[in-house]
Amino acid sequence: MRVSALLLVTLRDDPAEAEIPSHRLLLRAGYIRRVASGIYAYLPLMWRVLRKVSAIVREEMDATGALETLLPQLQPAELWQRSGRWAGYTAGEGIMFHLQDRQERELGLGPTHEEVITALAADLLRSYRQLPVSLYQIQSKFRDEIRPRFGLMRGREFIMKDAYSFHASAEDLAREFGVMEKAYGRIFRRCGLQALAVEADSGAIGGSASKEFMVTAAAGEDLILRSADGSYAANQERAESVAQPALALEAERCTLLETPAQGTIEALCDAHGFHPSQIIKVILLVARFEQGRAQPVLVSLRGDQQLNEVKLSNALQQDHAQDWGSLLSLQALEATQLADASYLPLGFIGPDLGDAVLRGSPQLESSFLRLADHTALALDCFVCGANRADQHRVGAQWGQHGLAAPMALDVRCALEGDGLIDEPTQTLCSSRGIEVGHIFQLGRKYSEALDARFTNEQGRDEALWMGCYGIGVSRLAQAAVEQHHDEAGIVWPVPIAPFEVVVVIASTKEPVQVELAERLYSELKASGVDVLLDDRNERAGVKFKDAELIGIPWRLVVGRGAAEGVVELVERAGNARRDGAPAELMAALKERLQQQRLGL
RNA sequence: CGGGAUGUAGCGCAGCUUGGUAGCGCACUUCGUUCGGGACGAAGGGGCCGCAGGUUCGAAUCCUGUCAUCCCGACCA
Repeated sequence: MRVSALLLVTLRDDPAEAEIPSHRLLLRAGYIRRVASGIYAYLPLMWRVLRKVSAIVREEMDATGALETLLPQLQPAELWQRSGRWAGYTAGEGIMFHLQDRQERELGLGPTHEEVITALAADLLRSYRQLPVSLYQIQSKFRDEIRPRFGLMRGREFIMKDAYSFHASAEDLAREFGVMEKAYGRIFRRCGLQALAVEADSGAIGGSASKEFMVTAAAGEDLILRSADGSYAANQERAESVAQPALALEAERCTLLETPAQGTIEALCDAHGFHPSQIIKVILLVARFEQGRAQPVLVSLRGDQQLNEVKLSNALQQDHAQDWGSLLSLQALEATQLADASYLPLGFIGPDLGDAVLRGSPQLESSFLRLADHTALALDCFVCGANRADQHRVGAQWGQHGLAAPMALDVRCALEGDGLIDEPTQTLCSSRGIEVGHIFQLGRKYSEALDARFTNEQGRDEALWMGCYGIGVSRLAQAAVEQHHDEAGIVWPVPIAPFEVVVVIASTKEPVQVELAERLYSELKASGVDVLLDDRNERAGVKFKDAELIGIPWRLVVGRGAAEGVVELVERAGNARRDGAPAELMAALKERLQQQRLGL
């Protein structure tokens, strides 16, 4: 390909809309253009990258025995109603784009394909003899993200590889999960990414075991906690840990303390010399369930800990979905939701806040669901709000003075410095990550809902065991930029670079240079190298800057030395350069490329 | 949805406080010089100043509304 014919439009200034390096660089280097919020056009260079990533994904998926398919993006609401996800995905904070056709039939634009694939499986799979089977596809997905951001990182339309497997037993599903985990490791390694497999929350997809693959990068949206020896790594949403011990509170008996305007843990500690771990803070939320119940929730936490809403949501879903339908949302209780907000002394609330504050608020249930984190319940003696403005209690104890001990759960965020559960002497450290893949053992959630059954060896009918496995292809490509760039621009890993080599003609006015460059370009092309020829009538500096910005791994410069048969070879990563005879450099280049294509 | 900010040429920005009919850099076109690290000079093209109302003799500028985009939280590949 000749640069003169590439429609290469690079920008000298950073577009104002881009915050993180990868987003800025992809815009500046002419890889993507924003069409609407969270919706991007993949320009020719980007499409080459995406096709290379897809090719690697295909090879590895095919190697596991998975079959490629292409499922519809327009999906009938009926399928989603059968799995029970239609309401959650379309109402309120739901993320599914949905519409009506001319017959007023409801349709959704696929954010994922569990329903469609399970319905197909119910149709196609009859006998254990057909199992196991896995299907995958690579296509655009649609999610009406609450907040699209960072370019391709969180788009509303994005390219995803999703795979679904069907098994006759939980054991075989677990086996496939292991196969996929290994395949994912190879995919990310081959793409030149440093990725880490971590234990994860299963979220809206559901299911039991799940692992996320994180590309470590400062701009990552997730926090990962891991032990130094690598034996444990988990997303903070999921991570469990042993909290650092609380400082013992010395108090003979429970007394009232005047705390004027000290409504925060910090103010309380500053004014009275407490340690945050000696205080119990109370968080009020409202959990909304499918059947319309708006349940006030009161959570007690140790003052130095943070509420983990994912863990709390999961606990609520698990304990109450049976009675009240699935949990739709969990939000802070706003004073404005109460009939009389003056009863709510925010900042001075204790675990025994009376249900009376809810009185006269017909849209809410009349009593709190009271929960506490283990670390809060483990305190023998603590400071907490007195349920009256500007007053706290010191030396309070569970079970005394009406402080009934609520149900204890793990609803706190694991923190850097906490102990490892299995070996508390080891501490956890944290880093940020971009989630590029997620694999789930779904179990029978969808097969039961959609009645996807098969006949087992004993001749009995049973629901299929399912797994699902996703890779954010477009996100992965941007994550690669996030991990591989410098001041001058992108530094693509060879296996996913849009082109492997750019031959730069320093001056197109010099016939000797043009001739030699054309010869080298043809030779590289003939030997199967993805090569660009920068034949533009531009100054050499412009071509060098552009080559660096768009991140081509190798640059072969045909310039001043051309007449004497000398060219220059520069590697983008590290900027090492050497002069030499074309034949010698070409041989070295081809050899090195062979290795780099394999990710070596 | 809550909090914060911004909409002026393809991109980056100034002008707005104190109203008088739009400017700078990059990019683009033509000519000349230059030619291995985003050249220089000359000449040019391109803007319902996000949109709608209002105030005013007069609005990019003041007021009201609205839409869009970005950032911080809830969502996730």
